[in-house]
Amino acid sequence: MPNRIAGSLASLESHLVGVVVPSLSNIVFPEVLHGINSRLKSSNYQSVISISDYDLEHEEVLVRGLLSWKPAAILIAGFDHTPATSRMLDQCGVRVVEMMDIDSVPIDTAVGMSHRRAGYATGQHLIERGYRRFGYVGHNWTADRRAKLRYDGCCEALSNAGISFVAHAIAEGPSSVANGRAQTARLCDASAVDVVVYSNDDMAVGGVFHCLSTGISIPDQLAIFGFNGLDIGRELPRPLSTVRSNRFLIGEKAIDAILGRPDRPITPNIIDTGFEVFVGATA
Amino acid sequence: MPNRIAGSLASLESHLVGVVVPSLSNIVFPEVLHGINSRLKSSNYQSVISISDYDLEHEEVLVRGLLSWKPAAILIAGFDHTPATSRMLDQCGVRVVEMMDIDSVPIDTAVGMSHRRAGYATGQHLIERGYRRFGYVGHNWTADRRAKLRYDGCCEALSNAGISFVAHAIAEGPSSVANGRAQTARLCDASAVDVVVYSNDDMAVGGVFHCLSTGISIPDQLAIFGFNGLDIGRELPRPLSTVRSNRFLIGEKAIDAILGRPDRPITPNIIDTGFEVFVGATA
DNA sequence: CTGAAAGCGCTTACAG
DNA sequence: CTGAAAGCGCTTACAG
Repeated sequence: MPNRIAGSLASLESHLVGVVVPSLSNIVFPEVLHGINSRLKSSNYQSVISISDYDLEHEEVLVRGLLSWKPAAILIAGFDHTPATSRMLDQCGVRVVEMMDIDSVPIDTAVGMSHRRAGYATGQHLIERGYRRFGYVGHNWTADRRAKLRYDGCCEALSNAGISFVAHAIAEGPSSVANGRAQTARLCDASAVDVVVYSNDDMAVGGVFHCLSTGISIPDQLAIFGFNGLDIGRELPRPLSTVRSNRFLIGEKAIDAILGRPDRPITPNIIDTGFEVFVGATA
Repeated sequence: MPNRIAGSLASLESHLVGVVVPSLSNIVFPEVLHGINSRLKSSNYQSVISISDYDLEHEEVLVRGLLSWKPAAILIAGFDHTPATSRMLDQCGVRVVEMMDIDSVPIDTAVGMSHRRAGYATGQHLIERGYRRFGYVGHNWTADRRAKLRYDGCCEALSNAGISFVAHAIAEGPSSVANGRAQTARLCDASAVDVVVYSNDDMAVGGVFHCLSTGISIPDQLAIFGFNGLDIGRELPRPLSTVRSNRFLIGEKAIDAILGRPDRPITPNIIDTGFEVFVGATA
């Protein structure tokens, strides 16, 4: 059995790809990792996965730790980093892919979708379907900039139609089915809306469960719209109306962008993996 | 910024912990990884996660790859390995923790719960609650030995009460909400049962969705019992009756078993993280 | 084409 | 206590 530590030191190539994601509890990140792994399987590269727990200070420690292994690349979720993390990523010279989001200018390469445009598409789609009294149920944006971008995009679409959200219910913690259910209950108690736009599918499934429990008819009494296109949404009694993001594809494209390309592109490279409105039956 | 590759070669200590899990799609494995990471956070060890995709041949490649980085330990899910994998793990000398399951004799240390006993507890609990006509809805056992162990344990409990499963519906693929829903439909078409024992919560949630769609009343017309105690089950209109396994604890205990202990125990060490019947409202 | 030597960037044990 | 040297196990460039 060879010793790759010695091999890497001698050849100055570690064949390691460092990956930093905020969580594995939100199923979108395991899906991205799955895409990464499927592309890496046939290569002689190996991913080293680190979890930041949505903590940018901890992310800094993780990035420093990964860089000390001289990886071929760092794949990191999002654009939100501490100044020190950004500086390290910028100056280390290794390839850097910022994943999920293409709404900012990347250090090297971004692979993902425009969450702003997805939010806009959501608003536009629901207006076309005749909804006018919009509610929003979300989770804490400080750890999830992309949810904020979608909200902003949706507001823009509503604004173009001369309307705006009439009610909000925002959970303090992260997105979850439990938070979606609780905040839907709060929103329904406080205001009358036709349709609720959720920060993501987990929250929206919570909304569906609230309606099933309390006998609110979907979509006649309340329409529900999510984001992500998770498997669970398709299996609900009525398929969840949502926007599909292509998480597996993001992982694949991130690897394609760096494999066999040791040098950064001259100008930042942006790879759009797109999204798609899934009409479903809840809105 | 130091070079840890050179450092590891010089000190002959990599401070790496290799982790092999079959999947990240089944949320139980991310939860175990979360436990591992939470314990590793304050140490100077770093986990290197590999995904086998339920493919034992690929697992062998992964274990060989991890071992070539001279890790302090290998944490691997389950006891099912190719002979070559088992030989490598046995002879490499590094600490080895087999996770999830304690129903076999480990190479070094096992951390997990007895799935056989959990299955037995399920059968016993449902018999005590008066159920007599049992159905089973499951997924492919070849990649999930632990589901088979639970089934066997449940059969034993039924047998002790003089009964047995009257109907089975087994999906060909892995466990999922979609497969649970489809197999529940098949089973309900074919036979009349009081209660269905599911191979896990994902499958059971599919069963709940089938009942919600077709108007079958839970638990009066059909009782549903899962396994794992996932968050989603607790948020259903009626909380899912299930057995809670402690995935986060498994990850934590796996790290506790190896951190600061470079030598294997003289006799195999078994750490039982236990389980707990959650009565819920679906059975 | 083959084989011995140099060197990767650190840690460690040891001479001063 | 300090600092130069040896050595970790490979790869690579080069002498023969």
